[in-house]
Amino acid sequence: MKTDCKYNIDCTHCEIRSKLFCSKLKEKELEQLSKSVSQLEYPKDTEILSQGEDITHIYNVVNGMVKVYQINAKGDEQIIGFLYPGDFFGSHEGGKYDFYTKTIVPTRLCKIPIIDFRKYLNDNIPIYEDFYDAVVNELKLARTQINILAKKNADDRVLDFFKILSNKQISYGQPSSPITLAMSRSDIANYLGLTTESVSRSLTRLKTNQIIKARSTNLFELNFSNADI
Amino acid sequence: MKTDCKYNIDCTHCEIRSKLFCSKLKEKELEQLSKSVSQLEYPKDTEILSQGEDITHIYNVVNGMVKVYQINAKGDEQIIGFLYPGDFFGSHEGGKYDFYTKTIVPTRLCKIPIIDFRKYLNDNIPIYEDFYDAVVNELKLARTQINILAKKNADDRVLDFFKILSNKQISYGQPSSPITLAMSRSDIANYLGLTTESVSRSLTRLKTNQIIKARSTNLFELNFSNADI
DNA sequence: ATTTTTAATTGACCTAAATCAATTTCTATT
DNA sequence: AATAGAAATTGATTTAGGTCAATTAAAAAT
Repeated sequence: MKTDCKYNIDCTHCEIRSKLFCSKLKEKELEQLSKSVSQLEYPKDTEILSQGEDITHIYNVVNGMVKVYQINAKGDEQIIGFLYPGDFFGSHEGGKYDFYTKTIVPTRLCKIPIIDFRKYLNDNIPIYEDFYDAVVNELKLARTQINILAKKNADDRVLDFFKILSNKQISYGQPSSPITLAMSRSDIANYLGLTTESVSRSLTRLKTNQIIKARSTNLFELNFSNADI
Repeated sequence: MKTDCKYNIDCTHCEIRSKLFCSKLKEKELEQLSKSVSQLEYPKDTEILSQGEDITHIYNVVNGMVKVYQINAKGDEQIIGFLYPGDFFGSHEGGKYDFYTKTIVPTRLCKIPIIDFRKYLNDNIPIYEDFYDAVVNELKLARTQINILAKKNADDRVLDFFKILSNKQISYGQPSSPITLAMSRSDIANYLGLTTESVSRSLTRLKTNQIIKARSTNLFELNFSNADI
């Protein structure tokens, strides 16, 4: 199996620069940042950071996908989000990471030492505000998940999940449909508070009722508007 | 019924000053703030602010209790939190409120115009950081709720709810037990993604199994440690 | 204090999702 | 291309929680 692969990176030519943080830095600061930043290739199912660990780095997803999860008192995994290219993770949690992250497909991450990161944060109120906004956005996503989980109907939860992914795709410049399910059925089930079997049955029902159409196992066309989410 | 009742307040002698924001202001700033701040008494079931409205004020709960909720696409209320004395609400949501708030018992609120509030925020990095931490804390609470809602067992959800309230009581200087349920069964059910009937039945089961003991309808002793939440 | 109204509990029944098990389909590896 | 392993789907059954209805308890109003 392919192992981790480290690259030194020129931040001034980064493909995901537009999303957050780096886009707010001046050209000169960006050049400086390049020296402390590296990009790494991680295979599928690699744990990137763990809940309770001291924060040492923050990460940007360059490509691939990462799941964010916590372990509850019973010892079970609870997924609280999926991260797409351009998403960042690892900061704004006080001194310790507050969750686990794991790649769910081969993933390239940009890794910034927290020390260098904070340096820019302190000098740069707009960046600080950006990160404030980023937390507020996470809060919104968390509340979206709450609204889904409180639903008593499996089909509604699955449909809402499609809507979330559809909107994510839009915000990353992709079309709203078809939807690519990069995550496994069991990860979807976990996120939605269901079992894999229930997710599978929901998908079958939604296909039967012509609400979605499967192009392949992980690619679905949506026959509804995702305006209302 | 009793109507709203406005008081002008001397912030330097405020009973909840310790919690957030005001505690970070200097004595002189606090005196100045007093001029623009008022405290108001609201009867039970008063809507304080609505999702989508422009932010005009932020609020501190002085006494009583407030529920925070959103309205989902289907038009149903989804409760995302209960606010205790010392809790604040109304800011860090961009330009618009992102939820509804309503008193669930007679409640006194401290009302600060957002303009005055921002003035202190801009001059005062520690306050800014405090509010950053406040959002991070809200995020934690939201994720706690996610972990509860993903549970497939009603008793577990109700027990976790007791644990949350127990911890809240501790953080407000009250004993961890007995627990006062200021909110209705239907609000609890909504928060937990259950029906009132299921909450009621859970409570009965937990009483039968000696896990909790009812002193009255809304006062419960806990026969378990709330260490693990 | 008595009545009226509202909230909470209990009961009977039903349904949707969990569980357990068996296939089928997909993916990876040789 | 063939095989082995993993993931997804489907089937049969059980069960927990939803739904609807009735009762009891608590709170509010007269």
